[in-house]
Amino acid sequence: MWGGRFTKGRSAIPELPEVETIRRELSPWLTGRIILSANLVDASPGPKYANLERAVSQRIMTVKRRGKFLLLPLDKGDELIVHLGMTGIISPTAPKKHLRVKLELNPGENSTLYFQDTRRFGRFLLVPAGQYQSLPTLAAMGPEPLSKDFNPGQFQKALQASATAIKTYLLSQKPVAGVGNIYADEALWRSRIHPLSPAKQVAKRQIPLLLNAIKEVLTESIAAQGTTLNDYRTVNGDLGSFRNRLKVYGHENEPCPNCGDVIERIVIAGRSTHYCPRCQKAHKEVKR
DNA sequence: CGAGTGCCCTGACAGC
DNA sequence: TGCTGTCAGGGCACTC
Repeated sequence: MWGGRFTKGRSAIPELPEVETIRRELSPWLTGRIILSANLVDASPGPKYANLERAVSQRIMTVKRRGKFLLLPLDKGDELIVHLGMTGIISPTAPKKHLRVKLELNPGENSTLYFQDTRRFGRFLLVPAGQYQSLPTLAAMGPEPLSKDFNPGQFQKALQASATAIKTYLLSQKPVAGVGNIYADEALWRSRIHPLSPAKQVAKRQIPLLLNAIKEVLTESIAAQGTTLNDYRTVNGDLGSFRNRLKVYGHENEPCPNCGDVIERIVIAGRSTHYCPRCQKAHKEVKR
């Protein structure tokens, strides 16, 4: 099961569906296991790798997820937090390079956990359970996108709180958890909202459309993710079904699947942003 | 304190 | 072929 699935390069960016898939696989492996040792390898203690020594002799109670964070409550009051960043990989197989953390578990199947992270954007740390002050994005995170807490009333209220560009605001994780760069573009395209529209100026009738688009793209990609991972295990690379479903992301200068106009790429908040200038009119033009 | 900018980090890739 | 430069991006420190 754990063969080489996560060990090849060019893995997809870990977005919420992929983190959820990983969570589901970690759960039967790690739930109930006791951490015998926790060591940094090719990494230095700091905000991204904090307090791991406290993990020793604690039992992993469960494997949870909030947005793109993995949360592993331990039985003596601490919580192990893992964020995969761009390139983080959790595996029972030792990586050849860029190993950052090594956990020894009580004897049993796969008794070593390796955290590999090529680009060092990931995190692997311990905090007192629920104390997320050192992780401000997690502390201020909005509702889970596939939960009932993510509803039109809540979403509209959240959008009213910010004048920043809707794309930027979605990436902040504040109005809703787990929406990354790819899904933000896809959801905005589906709901015909310009990525630079100020959040508080998104038309009221479009708010439930955006909400549904977010739920749809995440649900569809969770469904496609299994396929992607299955393909991934047997074929070279991971250009699986999910990637083929993207309508605008990565399709700069190609025709919009909806209207045929040319998809444009701009940079918002330092992230590449893809949209159809015809389907996704700027707020002013919509209003006029 | 909200909003905006740049940094972290490495590998893939383009261009010469 | 091999070197150099550019790009990618989640989260956060920093600035105003």
